[in-house]
Amino acid sequence: MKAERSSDAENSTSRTALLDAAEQIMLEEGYAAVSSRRLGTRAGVNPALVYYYFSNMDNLFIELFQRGADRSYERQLRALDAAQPLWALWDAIHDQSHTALTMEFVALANHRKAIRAEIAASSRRFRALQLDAVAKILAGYDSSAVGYTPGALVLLMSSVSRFLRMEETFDVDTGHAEVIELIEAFLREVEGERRDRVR
Amino acid sequence: MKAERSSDAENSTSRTALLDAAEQIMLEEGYAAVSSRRLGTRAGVNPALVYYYFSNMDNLFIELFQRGADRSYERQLRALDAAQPLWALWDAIHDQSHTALTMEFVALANHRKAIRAEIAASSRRFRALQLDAVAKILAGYDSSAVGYTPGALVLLMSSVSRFLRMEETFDVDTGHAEVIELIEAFLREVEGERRDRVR
DNA sequence: GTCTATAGCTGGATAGAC
DNA sequence: GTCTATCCAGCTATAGAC
Repeated sequence: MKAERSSDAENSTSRTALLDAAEQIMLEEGYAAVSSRRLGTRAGVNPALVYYYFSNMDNLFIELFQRGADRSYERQLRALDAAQPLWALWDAIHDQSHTALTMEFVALANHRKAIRAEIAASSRRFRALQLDAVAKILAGYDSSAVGYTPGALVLLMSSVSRFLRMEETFDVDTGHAEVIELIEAFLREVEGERRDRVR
Repeated sequence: MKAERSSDAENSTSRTALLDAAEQIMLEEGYAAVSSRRLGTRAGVNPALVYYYFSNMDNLFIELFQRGADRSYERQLRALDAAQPLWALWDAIHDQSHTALTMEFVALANHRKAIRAEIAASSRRFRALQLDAVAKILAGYDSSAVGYTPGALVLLMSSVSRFLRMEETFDVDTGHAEVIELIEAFLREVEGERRDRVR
């Protein structure tokens, strides 16, 4: 019996090599530099294979995005299961806001409908998971200490992480420590000092 | 005697038309769609003029970025001069986080050194202005009411604005009202109810 | 699954006429 | 300042051999 979803075609070496190459090129030179020829060269594979595996470039981008999103989703699920779930969620969000790649996808989405739809769907999925979990977590803590609504807290963590990471890209970090302290002071208040760091 | 900086060449109609066209195309189809030929068509001008006025595409992008940055800077200066400077700054930051264009530039900067340097310099300039101003403003208010450091407040406003605007692009807005309320509650605390709205 | 070959297009950039 | 013409490079996508 075959595994339901991971068919041979979906796990082939060339296919994975192409996705990996796409990720690298996007990071190094931006989405516009991702072409079938460059993918082929970087992956050590014939450029025509791009069309064999993905039909067109848009599909390749979408699969690459989903691959990353799935990994992040798993990571967040694990985080929310930790002993200090808010600390773990904060770490997960902050670690995953490696914005170079994210910004490329956002820019791509700006003018490719199919990709925009993927990112939108993925964002909602993440937000739903986070809101649901954080609401339950906060409900379990001393309500007098909790100053934020779940939605506010989740968006605060996401916004700040994303923005700081983006600025770091430009070697700008004035005030960064201060906002981080703001958030972490709150986390200490409700969950105490950070103990373990889940990966 | 000529005007020191705005020479004829810098204010010509064709030149401006090309910059306007670039902005439009970037918004509609992303930076990768900005080519000399498309610019020419959109601006109703010969494509070769791009090279006459800007030497190359990178320069055109940089000038376009600076044009926008200068406008934003002026706007922030005006804001900080308002009767309720924090409210005005918040409005200015939030209005200007029209991220489609910003995200394109960030993505562009990801792999073009000259553009990256421009954005970095511009970010530092903005941050310096904001920090300086907000520090003075907060110092003037009742210190017991002020819960944030200048750096934290400025980064909070910037991060949240940018992130929410980006999500709006994808029609995602869960929790948005809650974070906005969080920030505006603080503003009300220190500056009272928002009165005028400076443009 | 992997490759070659190629059609058809679009791009950056320059030379030089007007 | 504006335009034509042009070189050369790179791209997506497909057809078809192996």
